[in-house]
Amino acid sequence: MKFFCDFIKNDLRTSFFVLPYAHGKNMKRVTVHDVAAEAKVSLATVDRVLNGRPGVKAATIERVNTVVKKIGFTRDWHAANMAKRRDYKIRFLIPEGDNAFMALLREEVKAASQVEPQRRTFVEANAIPPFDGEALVRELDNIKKDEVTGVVFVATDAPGVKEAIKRLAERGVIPITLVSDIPNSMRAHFVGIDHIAAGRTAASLLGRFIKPNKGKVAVVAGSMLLRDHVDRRFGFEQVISSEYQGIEVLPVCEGLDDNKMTQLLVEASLKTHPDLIGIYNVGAAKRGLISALKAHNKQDDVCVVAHDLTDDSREALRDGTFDAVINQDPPHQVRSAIRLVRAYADKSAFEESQERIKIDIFLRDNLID
Amino acid sequence: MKFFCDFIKNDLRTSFFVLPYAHGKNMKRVTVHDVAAEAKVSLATVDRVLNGRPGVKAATIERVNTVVKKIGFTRDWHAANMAKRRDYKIRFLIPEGDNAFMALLREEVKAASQVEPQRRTFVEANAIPPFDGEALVRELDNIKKDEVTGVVFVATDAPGVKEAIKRLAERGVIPITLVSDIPNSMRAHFVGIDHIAAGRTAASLLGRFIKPNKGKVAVVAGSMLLRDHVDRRFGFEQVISSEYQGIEVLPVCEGLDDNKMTQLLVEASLKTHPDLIGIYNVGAAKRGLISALKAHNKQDDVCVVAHDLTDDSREALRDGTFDAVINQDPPHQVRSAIRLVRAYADKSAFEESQERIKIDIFLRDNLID
DNA sequence: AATAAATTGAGGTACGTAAATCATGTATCT
DNA sequence: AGATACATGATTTACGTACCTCAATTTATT
Repeated sequence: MKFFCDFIKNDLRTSFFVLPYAHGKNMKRVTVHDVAAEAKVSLATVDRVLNGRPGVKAATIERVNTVVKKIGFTRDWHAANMAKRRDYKIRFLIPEGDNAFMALLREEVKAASQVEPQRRTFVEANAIPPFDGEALVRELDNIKKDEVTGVVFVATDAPGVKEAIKRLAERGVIPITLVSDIPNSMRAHFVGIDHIAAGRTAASLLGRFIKPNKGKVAVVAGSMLLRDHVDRRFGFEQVISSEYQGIEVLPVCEGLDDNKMTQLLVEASLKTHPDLIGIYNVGAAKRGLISALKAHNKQDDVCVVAHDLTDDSREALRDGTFDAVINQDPPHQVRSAIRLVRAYADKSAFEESQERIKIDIFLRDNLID
Repeated sequence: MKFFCDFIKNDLRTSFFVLPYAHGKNMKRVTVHDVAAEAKVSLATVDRVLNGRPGVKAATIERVNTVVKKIGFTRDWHAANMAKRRDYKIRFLIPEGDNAFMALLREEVKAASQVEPQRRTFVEANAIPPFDGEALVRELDNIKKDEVTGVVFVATDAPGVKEAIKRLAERGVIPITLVSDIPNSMRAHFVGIDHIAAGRTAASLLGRFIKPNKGKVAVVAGSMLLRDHVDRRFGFEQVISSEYQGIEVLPVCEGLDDNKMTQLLVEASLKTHPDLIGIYNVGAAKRGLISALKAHNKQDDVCVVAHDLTDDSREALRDGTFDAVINQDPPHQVRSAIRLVRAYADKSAFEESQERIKIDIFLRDNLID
């Protein structure tokens, strides 16, 4: 016994250890033909079993399924879709305007629309007016099932939207919310981060980065009508109030995604509170914020945590104006949404871990370009 | 003029604005047939042009290519591979042993081996002895072109490895390094993070998290024979010495990925330096580190930044023993390596941004499970 | 003009799966 | 025994592309 084990071990060390799931040297596609042959049934029967068509004895179904598992058959996803003449039509609805983050999303959708046809997927985008629930409802109601497989949209949490989503889902179109969600709606999936957790993360960073442990922190947001901004602020407040009692959070400045307005608000805040030691930038209008800080030469004294990696925030991280940026990877979100529409359309499984959007933290040191 | 503009604007607002790259309602696959018809040539000629076969006039090539661009033809990647009878065989070489991070990689490769056949890709894994350059060289030399399209391996930087990679590449197999790279070698691509930047990131976090700005910091590594550990320490040292002069970095403790040994080393360090305020855990053996900290009840006093999100480090983040964990997403790395082998095999382009592995920072607040 | 060479077209087969038709087999019920 | 339902097999077409052969046409060369 001992000898035997030693022999094996030795052999493993000198040659190599093949993990149990290795295919070995005869890697070859396992097809329906192989299944048919192994199960001693015809192709037609295999097809009936695989596609849940009637007219097969329970015992035969069982046998085919066993063989499928045994020889490791996986349906060739693409060949199947080709035969089915199936393709996927995906419509993105992205707010227009000069919000830099939304611009990144638009760019990604555009890139996807050029690559995805290779996977029998057609991606198009419509711009919708921002902060406009009615427009969104109109858009959603406009969509017909045979034109679109799934709709991916940045949800504005306005009255009527939830109902429009319901109508959409009932028409057989797959609704997927992007970046900001409508909980308890009929959307099939939400692609985005947990904004409360993001706010908590911001608070932890700011709380630990700030040196004296005592002082005032300003919160600069786009609009408290946006659910994600509200959520972020909520998470932020949670952590600050429970763990950093020395820090006083000032009332929110709402800059409405406008750089000029934001700049004025921040400058006013800097004047009123010379002891300001931190800023949490919940939403867009980073340029206004940066201008205000630089105008008062406060880049180094005030610790800033912001959201979304854009050209401006990247630059601000590099030159030390921002201390940390929390990001939600736009390319990843777009790709994830597309994969999810396909998965929901096929009622097939998807890789949970791949579709969970991470709350990315960027410092000057781990920046990517 | 003014009227015209106003009219347009108004229309956009009431209905919706279709971005220029939208496909509209007639989303349909553009095939070689469409190209042939539009260019008024036969399918055979289109095929000759697309696949660079000889026997076509320059003018005709030009015409076909123009039409391809005009009507936006994209080759159906999968149908093409099917017709070509092409498939991809990918071998991963992952160090064996109980390093938790490597275990995660192995798991991901296993998962991939089950899903990838759908994309005509066969993934297998061999375990190789860790820290063993000779074994790696043997493995690499063992690989034949017709058995394997590409090899993805965690590179040990030992003598002879660079040459083995060269031989491999010359045999027509695509070498891809994973997690730790061999720069200036013939590997087609490196999938992993910039470890120097990761070290810098760790230093920035530790430097800003530490309260008094003054004190000793220990560096706990696996082995200074591992290039990635050396790089991380280098980056760490860089930032600490230039920006946090109050912090004294103690000589590296090499725990050789062994929990017991690491625990003893850390305990010794805690005894020798009661004023220890921080630990940078460059490599594995997190369990040993955690045990040592808890044994001396130093979880809360010592600020710890570690690498790699595993069950242990996740738990340590949750209970406050660790303050930050720097991660390199294993599932993403495995998927990226697979996509890259395919891209290099086809000499086709890939999405840079998707293949760049990020240096992920996790705090208690942005943990994912 | 005659010949050779280059270019283009027409058509077929293959890849792996879906979906349909039609034929054959087998058990069940009257 | 005959009718009926069910189970299965055999065969075909289609999807979009690659690649092959053979014929037909155009162009260049002598």
